[in-house]
Amino acid sequence: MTAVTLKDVAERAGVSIKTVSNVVRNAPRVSEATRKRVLKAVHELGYRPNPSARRLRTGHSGLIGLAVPDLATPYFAELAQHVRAEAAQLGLTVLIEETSGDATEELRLATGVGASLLDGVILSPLGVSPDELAAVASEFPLVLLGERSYERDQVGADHVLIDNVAAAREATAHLAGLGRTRIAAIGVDRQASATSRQRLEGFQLALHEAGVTYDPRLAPSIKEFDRRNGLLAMRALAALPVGVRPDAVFCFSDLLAVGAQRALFEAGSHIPDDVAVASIDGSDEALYSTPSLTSVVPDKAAIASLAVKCLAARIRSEVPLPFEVHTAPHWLRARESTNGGRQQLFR
Amino acid sequence: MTAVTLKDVAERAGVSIKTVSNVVRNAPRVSEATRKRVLKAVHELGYRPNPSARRLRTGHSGLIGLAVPDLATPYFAELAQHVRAEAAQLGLTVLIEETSGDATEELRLATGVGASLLDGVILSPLGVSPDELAAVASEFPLVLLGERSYERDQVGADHVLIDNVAAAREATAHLAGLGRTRIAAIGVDRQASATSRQRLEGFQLALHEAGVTYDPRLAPSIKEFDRRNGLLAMRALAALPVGVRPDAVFCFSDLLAVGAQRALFEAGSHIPDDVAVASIDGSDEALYSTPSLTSVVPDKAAIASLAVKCLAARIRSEVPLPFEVHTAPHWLRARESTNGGRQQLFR
DNA sequence: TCGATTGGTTCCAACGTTGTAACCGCGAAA
DNA sequence: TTTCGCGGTTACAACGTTGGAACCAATCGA
Repeated sequence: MTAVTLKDVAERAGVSIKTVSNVVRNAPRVSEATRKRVLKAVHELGYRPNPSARRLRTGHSGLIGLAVPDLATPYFAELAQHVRAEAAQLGLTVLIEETSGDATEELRLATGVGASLLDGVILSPLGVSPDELAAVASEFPLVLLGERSYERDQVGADHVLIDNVAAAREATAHLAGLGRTRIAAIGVDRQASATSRQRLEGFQLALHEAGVTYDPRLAPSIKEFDRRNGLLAMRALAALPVGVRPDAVFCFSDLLAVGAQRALFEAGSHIPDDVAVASIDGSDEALYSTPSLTSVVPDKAAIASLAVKCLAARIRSEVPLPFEVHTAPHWLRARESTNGGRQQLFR
Repeated sequence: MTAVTLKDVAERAGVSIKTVSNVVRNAPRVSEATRKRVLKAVHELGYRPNPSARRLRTGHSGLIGLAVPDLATPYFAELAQHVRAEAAQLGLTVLIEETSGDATEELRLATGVGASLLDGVILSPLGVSPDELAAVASEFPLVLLGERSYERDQVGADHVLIDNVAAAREATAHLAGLGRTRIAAIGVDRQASATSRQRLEGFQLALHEAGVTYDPRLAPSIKEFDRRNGLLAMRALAALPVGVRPDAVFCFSDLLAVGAQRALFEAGSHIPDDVAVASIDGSDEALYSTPSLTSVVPDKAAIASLAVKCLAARIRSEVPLPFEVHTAPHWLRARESTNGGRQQLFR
């Protein structure tokens, strides 16, 4: 309540307000003697700059936003941690927001809270169209994660992503490599998000390469990328007649896979003997699941690093920078849900 | 960048800046005609109030902070969602911060970012002492979740919590009710956090009531409430000689239990026949785990609701309010990890 | 008719900060 | 001696907003 201001510090140190401001901002042209005196007063009074005033005056607050659809999704929670760590290194504070995948909320964040409180936003869009976001990105620092549904020459914002097609292809190829021929896909979503379509593409590509024909019955539509949808989808797949029923399933996210594993457990099916399971996300939850889940692990640290650095550069820059697309690496981690057995996680 | 200000709207509507301000704030004493004209201009220009300026002038920003130790912990992620939902109903925006359980970071959040950017903070402390927080709470709206290590008459801040002793007691009693006599506890932490001590107390209480003597060898110390610590602790417990080895384990968090389940899976033990497992948190991860995990479910919606309402009241109030302690309900959900069997999660 | 009241609007100052320009010594160059 | 440059400091204005007081009709009661 009783906030300490520059004025209080100035009085105590016996200098002008502006000199104190110069000291706290590490501006040049301050004698060593005054600097010491001022810092002493700052410390004694416990002065902390007021971000609102600073932002109002300079247009910069040192705050960036991270907006993800759902924090309870391990992938996003883990990503958030990496983003925080990366931002801290650049002296930036991250404020995390949750959009629930709602288009209005996503736009509000970018234009509303974002534009006048935050210096920039890293957004993982789900509901909002690229066009709308491009309009925002042209006048506010915005880096998009993942979703990129348009062509390379039409980029309207910075992007950081993994090669979704390749990732899905590797996971599916791994399943096919086990000799499985009836491979299902869980994660085709109703709204046909970019991520979902790209992963389906990689899935189909791998099937084709393995000489397996794509059976639409084995690629049911889901509503959300959560455990429940994975469970229900797998339950439906397991109820298919023998001959159609899958012997492997590629899930478009770890949560879907966890749900699928649960459905198989309930049905008394053995993983991977009856059905092998693979997914994408590489979350800790997948690692500890029983059996541990084969998953494509995106380099979250790299994604976070690229996104934060890209955003910071755009914030710093006076002139409009060309939009960039960064691709982060990923690895397939084959575990018990495809290899079988029981491994000790640590040593 | 080209932010629309009150001035722009005023010019367009042909009124003074202050009148526009009155309209957007829903202040009285504005004729219906002007109000309409102004709102039209607001809409046409896409005006959005500048939170920094507003905060600077009024001291209120409509923003509250939620600071939790670790977002990748399902319990906190789910709690965050409830807090967001509750705050939205009161017209408040929630900014989520992660403290990593670091005392300095926790204090920084409450006094630093908090005091000059946010109207108030809901904090789930882990590393910082109640005394330090009480000092902050006396001059800045602060609601604490969970931790309350001092006596009822010494409360120095608002608190929202569940009855940890009772919750631990119920879970342990449930295990004892299965006829288990060698019941272990995983979650006694090195720093002896309040939560950990209260749950240990409830655990011992239930043992006593069941006529089982407490064996310190079955209550190993851990460093963090994560999956890895649960795995390592359970692995060590399972390696104890026959006769000492536990036939049940109560974990102080779902993540610990997930780790413990993994250890039992690796060791080839059957849950619950060989070892029954129960925990506290009631996260979705526990529900979907195989076998599904018996857990004490705190009413997260109630916790969030109480915390947000309490904080909002303190923010609104001009005069210092007496500190309150709210207790939210909890329920034991017995599932496969103690009851055995295979149940279908939905219908 | 006049003063008082009321509804509606405007003017002014201030929140805490920083950019710009101005100021003031002092030593060096002319 | 004067002038210039420069390190170090200060005064002032402004960012967008809102609280308070002032202002200006118009209506009302006496």
